[in-house]
Amino acid sequence: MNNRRSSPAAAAKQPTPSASPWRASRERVRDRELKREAVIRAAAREFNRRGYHNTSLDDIAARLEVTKPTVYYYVTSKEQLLFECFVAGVEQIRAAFRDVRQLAVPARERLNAVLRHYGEAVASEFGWCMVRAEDQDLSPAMSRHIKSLKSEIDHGIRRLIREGVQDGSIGPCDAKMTAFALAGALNWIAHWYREDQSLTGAQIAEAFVAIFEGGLRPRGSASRLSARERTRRRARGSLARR
Amino acid sequence: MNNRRSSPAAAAKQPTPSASPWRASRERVRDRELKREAVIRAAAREFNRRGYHNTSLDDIAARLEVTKPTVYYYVTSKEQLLFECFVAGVEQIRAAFRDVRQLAVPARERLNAVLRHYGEAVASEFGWCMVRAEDQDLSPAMSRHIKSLKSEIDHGIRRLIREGVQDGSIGPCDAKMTAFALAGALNWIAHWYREDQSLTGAQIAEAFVAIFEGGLRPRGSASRLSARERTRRRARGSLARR
DNA sequence: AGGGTATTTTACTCACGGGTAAAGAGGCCG
DNA sequence: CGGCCTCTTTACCCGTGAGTAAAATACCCT
Repeated sequence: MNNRRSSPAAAAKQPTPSASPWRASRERVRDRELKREAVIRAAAREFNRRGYHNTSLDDIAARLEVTKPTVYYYVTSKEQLLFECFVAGVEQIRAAFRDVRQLAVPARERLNAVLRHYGEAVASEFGWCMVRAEDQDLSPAMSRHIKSLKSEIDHGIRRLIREGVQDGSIGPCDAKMTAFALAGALNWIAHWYREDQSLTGAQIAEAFVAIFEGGLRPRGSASRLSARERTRRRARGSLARR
Repeated sequence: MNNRRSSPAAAAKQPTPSASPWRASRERVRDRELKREAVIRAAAREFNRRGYHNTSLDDIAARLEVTKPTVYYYVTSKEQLLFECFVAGVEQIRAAFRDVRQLAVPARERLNAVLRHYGEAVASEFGWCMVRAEDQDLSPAMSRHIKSLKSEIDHGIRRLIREGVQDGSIGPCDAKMTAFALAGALNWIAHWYREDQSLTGAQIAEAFVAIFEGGLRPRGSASRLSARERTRRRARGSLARR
């Protein structure tokens, strides 16, 4: 019961012993911020593991080896905690859009870069909060805020698609539907990534992009098998029935 | 307070007045089943609207204009309610797999047929329960059951993809990743369909299949614009900056 | 050294909602 | 008619978990 502190935050406290008198208070502020972030990350991880409603603030506090009111010292409500996790995840994606805006490459490549970061974000600890959290769990105000952020990203993707179609790097397609399909495939990572971490988020995004770009229909080499051959292989449960 | 019954179930009661003495009890059983289904559908709709945890059994009961214990007369727990909704949704997809097994067409077309039904199922009232319900909300036994059903579907899709690659109707690809991408895109429908019902589930699936099949890279006509042209259009935030 | 501030704890409150016991209401059948 | 089975209600119980008040501790600065 009394294996208290002696832990990370305390250890990282005296960087320069002989510092200005103001140093301490600055350290203090920085410390507070770090702790606040730790709270949010812990919440994200716990939400990710057990879902929002199955995670109590006591759980989160326990995970940090503190008590519930300590958590409330850093955030005002559980709802806000979820909100912050959401924003943390989304921010990664928004950053990707900003970065990519500089690049002087065809829109398809800019899109790919965004999607790679998107995949990383969804596979991150904040992925669950971004993707699986229900807006019904938040106050109308926060819910609206989140919806607008999501919408911003959606429209960002659509725009890149449209630009790609215009500059010829993407074949003609319905931007809205294509954006939904892309985002869906990537968002879904948050549902299965916990179970299967054999690839990083970026690698998964890469693989998905390859699938989307190439398309499933056999390319160029006009379908190695003839149409006749194709149907012969079937015609009533033949191979691979196991 | 007493605008009670006089409603659908009661109305549909005397089909053939002059029936066998046993008829009544059979009617009774049928009635009970209908009511049970109504309970499950109501639950699905409510879960869909407000999420599992934000829906109380009182809500569901109220929606049916009965009281909570009545609901408990038909199901044993809230958990079971969620489970049944899930199964109801998944069953549609399993049926699609069964149907399609008969068809003597290339695997790609069988896959498409499955995906169309898949999209319908996800856009149905049970879509939310299938896709967004968290297995942490269920007992380990039910959770395992659900996981196995999900896995069955996943592997069904993978198999169709592999068969497609073999019979040449699908270009070479990683079956697992492709299945994830397809399922993800379709599952995601459950997240946005509520807001935008301009298309049916089947139409969305159709559109997605077209995107996946064709691929985003410009086809055949070797990219209408030259590579030079492509980059010229960019090179620092030109058009469509709004 | 000691007042003051920042942080964390102990010890609560309280509403909500899942679940149940037991009493009615509505027939069906003898 | 009167007992019996089916279905529904009223009236509860009780655990859980969000959120808080107020005391305690740690830490800084003069």
